[in-house]
Amino acid sequence: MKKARYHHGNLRHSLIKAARDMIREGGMEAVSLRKLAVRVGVSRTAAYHYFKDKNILLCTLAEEGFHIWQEEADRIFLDEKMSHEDRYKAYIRWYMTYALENAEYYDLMFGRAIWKQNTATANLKTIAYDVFQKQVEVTRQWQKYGVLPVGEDSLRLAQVTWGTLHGLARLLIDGIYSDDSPIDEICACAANLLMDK
Amino acid sequence: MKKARYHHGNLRHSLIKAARDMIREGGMEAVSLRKLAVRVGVSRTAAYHYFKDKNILLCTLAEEGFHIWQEEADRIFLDEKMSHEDRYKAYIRWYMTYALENAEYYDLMFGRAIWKQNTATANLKTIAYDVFQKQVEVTRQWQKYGVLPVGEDSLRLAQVTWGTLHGLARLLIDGIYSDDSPIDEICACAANLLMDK
DNA sequence: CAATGCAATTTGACAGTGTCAAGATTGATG
DNA sequence: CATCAATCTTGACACTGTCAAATTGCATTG
Repeated sequence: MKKARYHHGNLRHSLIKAARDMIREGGMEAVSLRKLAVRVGVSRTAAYHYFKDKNILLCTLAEEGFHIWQEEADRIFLDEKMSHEDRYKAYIRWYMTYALENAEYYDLMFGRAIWKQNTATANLKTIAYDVFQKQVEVTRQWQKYGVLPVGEDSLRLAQVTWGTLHGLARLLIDGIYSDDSPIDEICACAANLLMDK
Repeated sequence: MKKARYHHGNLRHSLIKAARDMIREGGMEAVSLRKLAVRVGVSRTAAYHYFKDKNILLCTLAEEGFHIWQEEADRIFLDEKMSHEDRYKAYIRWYMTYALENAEYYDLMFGRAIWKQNTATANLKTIAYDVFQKQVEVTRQWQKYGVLPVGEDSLRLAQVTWGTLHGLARLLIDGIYSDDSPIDEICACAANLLMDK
């Protein structure tokens, strides 16, 4: 189907697509610019015209991930058919399953590789910040509607809530919990602890 | 001080020590067998006589980390001078500060690098399992003494508790939270949520 | 229409990395 | 003293990311 022309035509897009697949298959650390080039049918350094770095490529992918993330999360946050309490539970449930089903992507988005050495793109920082900001906002709502305890500062509460979900997701994803851990039970237990009693 | 003899004498020990330093300086991913060799003053492949893999070396170091971890944790678990509630709070506080102060080591011990592809040594698996097992046991105690809610299954409760601490630690270590996050407040908020009310 | 410019792509090269196989050195043992 | 096995080194290979310089080809001028 594809001709081996000199000008690929939509290399940038092809690279992103291939990288996406590569991440899903073998995780972020399995992404190699050279293998990527082979897969797309182009020479080793062709990608450097569209991405200054390997890091920039990864940030672009992560950015993409955050946009999808935000869409899906909003779908729950704004679902008027559910009570606030049910939305909260659904959010927890969604967070865990989404993280597990897109484990490698989750690792890319929330992993240390990008954030640790402060190598994140400005765009990436922005969208990630927005995602968390929304979390804080929704936390405030849940407090208002009696789902979450009112006594706590909203920011702290959002931080700890997120910490819990993030931690559980990581422990499951990274294989530190045994594989057969019952996610439903864990989610339920987490909800019980976090919600106002 | 050190002669450049052919037989180093205690190479294994020197390698571990150097690797330890290297981790503290630049993190796990900065550990390179070749740099390690230079630092110890030995040739590139000398380490292979003591560690079959780079992975085995890392597992050895992680193992070491877990032993220290367990000692320090026990010091709190068994401190009779504190009430059970205070022990719980102290444990949370210790967990976070220890994780932050030994961030790179924490990443090695609890990071995906070792656990994800199931590359952990049998010894490492054992000690890690023991550490978690102790967590479950102590959780049961805390339930018994009214610090943690009795309604929850001890195993689930321990999982979620650990998830929370792990998640917060990771978010802080990986630089996803802003650096100036008030750890004390976060710990307090986490304690409030997790403890029985 | 040819020439020129410019963007897209390739080739070559360098410094890293982990790891295997085969050789060199040495302290200890018979 | 000779031998041996443990210890360490050298050489080599296949990877990685990335820079600089050449090449290719499309499009827009003169």
